[in-house]
Amino acid sequence: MRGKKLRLPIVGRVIPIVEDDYVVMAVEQGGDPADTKAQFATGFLKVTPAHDPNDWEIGIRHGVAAINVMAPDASISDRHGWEDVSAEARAFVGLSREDARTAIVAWFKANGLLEGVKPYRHSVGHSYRSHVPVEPYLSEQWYVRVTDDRLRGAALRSMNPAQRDGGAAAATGVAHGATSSTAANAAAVGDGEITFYPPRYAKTFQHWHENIRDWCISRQLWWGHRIPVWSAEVAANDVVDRAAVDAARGELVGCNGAWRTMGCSEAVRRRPDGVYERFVCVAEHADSVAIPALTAAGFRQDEDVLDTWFSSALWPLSTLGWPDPARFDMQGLLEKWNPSAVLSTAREIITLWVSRMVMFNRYFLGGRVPFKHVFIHAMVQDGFGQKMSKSLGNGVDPRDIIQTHGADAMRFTLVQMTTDTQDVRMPVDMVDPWSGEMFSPRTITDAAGYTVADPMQVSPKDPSKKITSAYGAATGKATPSTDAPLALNTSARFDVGRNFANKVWNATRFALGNLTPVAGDPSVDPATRPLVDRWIVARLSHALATYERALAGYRFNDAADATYDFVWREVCDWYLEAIKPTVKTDAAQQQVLRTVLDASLRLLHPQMPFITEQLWPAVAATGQAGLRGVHVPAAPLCARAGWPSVDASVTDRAALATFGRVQQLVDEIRTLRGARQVLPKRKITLLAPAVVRALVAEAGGVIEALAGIGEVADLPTERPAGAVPIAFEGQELLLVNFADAVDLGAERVRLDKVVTEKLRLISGFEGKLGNPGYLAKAKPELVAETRAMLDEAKADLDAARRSLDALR
RNA sequence: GGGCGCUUAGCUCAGUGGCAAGAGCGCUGCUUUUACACAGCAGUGGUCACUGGUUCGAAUCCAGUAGCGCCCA
Repeated sequence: MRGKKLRLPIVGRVIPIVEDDYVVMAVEQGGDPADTKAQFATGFLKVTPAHDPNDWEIGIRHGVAAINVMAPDASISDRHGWEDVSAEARAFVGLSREDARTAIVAWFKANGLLEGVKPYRHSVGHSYRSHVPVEPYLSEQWYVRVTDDRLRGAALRSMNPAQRDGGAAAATGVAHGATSSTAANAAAVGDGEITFYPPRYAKTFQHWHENIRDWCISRQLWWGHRIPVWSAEVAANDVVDRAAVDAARGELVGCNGAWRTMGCSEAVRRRPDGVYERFVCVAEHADSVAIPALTAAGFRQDEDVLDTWFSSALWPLSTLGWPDPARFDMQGLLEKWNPSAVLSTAREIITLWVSRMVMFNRYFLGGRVPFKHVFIHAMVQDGFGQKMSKSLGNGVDPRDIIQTHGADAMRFTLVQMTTDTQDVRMPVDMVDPWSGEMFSPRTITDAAGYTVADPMQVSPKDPSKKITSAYGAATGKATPSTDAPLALNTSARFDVGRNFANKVWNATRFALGNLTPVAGDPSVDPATRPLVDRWIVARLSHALATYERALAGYRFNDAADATYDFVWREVCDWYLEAIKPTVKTDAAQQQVLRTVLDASLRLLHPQMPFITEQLWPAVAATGQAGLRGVHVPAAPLCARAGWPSVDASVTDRAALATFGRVQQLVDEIRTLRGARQVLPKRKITLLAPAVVRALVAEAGGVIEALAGIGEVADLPTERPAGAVPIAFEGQELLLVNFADAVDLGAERVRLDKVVTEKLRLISGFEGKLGNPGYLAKAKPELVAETRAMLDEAKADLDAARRSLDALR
């Protein structure tokens, strides 16, 4: 059939048969049996290049004419490109496209040409607003030639070289503002200045620009910036350079006419019908003059508006007064805030908005980039990994979270849960309007396959009471009423932040109760303080460093964890508990506490602005915080308080190591107390060798306070009756007055477990050290560490065995 | 079809070559000890999706497989 033609029914037009890979062959013709299309394919396809994008491509490949048979209202029309209307086809002109399709089938049937109709599932694009199927339609649109090097090239050159082409530095993170200015060829303004966080998103940016196509900016919408192009048909003899225009075969040709002198751009083209058309793009500053003149001359403005991303791309410029800052009284803003430091946005925005801002900013501002860093944040999904949406009722409203958990709780939780490796799930709970309690809703699967809350829920407290879910209300499947009130959505995930806020509040309250209001003495030297004070200062320094490192890499969850761990785990759990016996009478310790508290509020403030600001004046009223080497200058507001700084010299490594031993000993004793359910108020006696007693003494009462020790004494030669042994640093310690009656059987079981565990460890370490490859290739300090751990495990094993023997 | 991720405790997530894999929630036990029960102390809980490879050593690096998600076409 190659090269043959056929007559198209109804229309009567003779059309060519072409061959194209797009056509799916039937299975019997060699089509893929796994392809459902191949199962009913015929190997033939009628194409309409003017009304289908795939057909359009086929038309281009084979030179098939695109004949438009529709009016802009999508009715069948003979006035928009379809000229050879046959008598038979005339009956269809004027019908709606739906009616026309039905009528065509009816015509085929009536003429005995219809072989069959088969059902076929496929997907058709629908308008997101009106929900009608989208009808591809040939029309003229304005484009931006983004493939021009001044746009696409400039965007690619703006990338940090370490992140381009998957640069090796991208994997390890990139220093701020690295511009590789050492390159021999002097880089142009803005080149290499944009860095992505996390670095992998640079690839998205690069890939997009390398494959970018010219950008259609015409949109047939009501809202938006109207395209500032005016046009009118002109007489042939009004076209100055007619030869060039004719040669351009319908393309626009720029020209220097009267409009150009007003500052507008001007172009002419010759339409396929031979008529000349003049286009004038009106410059913003020429509005008042050009537009009345154009109107008077019979020009009409394009009906379309700009793509929303075209308008958005102007954001870094127009918000700062561009193109005429003086006119908007915005002088200097562009110079001060463009480029800005960081743009925070979502993944899909990289191509839609980031790209366009970069191209426009560089184009209009002599190469300047609009921002230096692009931070791509995670997205929050519901508990089933679905996007939160209003229509599914599976979203949470920040205002509801503020009501159920508080603003600081919401903020902190979001910061802490939003990591840079993946999107996060937030199981959505509901608030029972009857009881105020939070509960997990019963779910159903909707028609589209989404997991959603059952429209009608029942109160977890009283199953006779009904509740309308957000999904029910959003879909109209249930209507909130006094009998079935609407439940707010929330999430138990925010409990973390609420509990933390509560902790911060109460810890501060406690500290305030222990601080005697004085002037405050920032000259107190931490080095002169007891172990626990030196330790908490070192930990403050560590928390600050962790926080700063996290922030520099836009890892906000790490920053949140740093404050959470420092404030809760270290300040509250250890420091406040440890100083309870001493702080009231120790002015210098109060100064340490005052400083730790003050610095904690500064750390917390970006994550919990309200509660910290509320606490700030109360803390400030206790006196000037600060220590020698720990700087927290006074400030009237927490929001304006400087970031704390700790001199490196203040970090006492010995204190960190010693306090680590203290914690280990306390943990050992506490574990045993917990296992034997020894009441907190019961004070026990610790019998220990000199080295352990020295540690207890150095800790300055901390071990006694935290482990419930009443007395510490030397190990007697004779083991006291009822003494319970523990192993610590390879030594055997004894706890006396531990319980009224010691269950020897339980102690043996416990010690047997210790022996088993130590044997397991020892075999692991010995296995490592018995491996010649490990000894030869692992770092020497690592090998030494393994040896030390082996020795300690062996000593612990011996101590546990001695204890076991003593119990027999 | 192309690209980028993800799969670790019941749940939500950390952990990019080296101790015995962590946190929060949940669960279990004890404690209402004058900051906090939205708490404290202790405990239980994991063949790090699967298969192979590299390495003295792999949750971590490489290849493949399976499943899930997003972006682009």
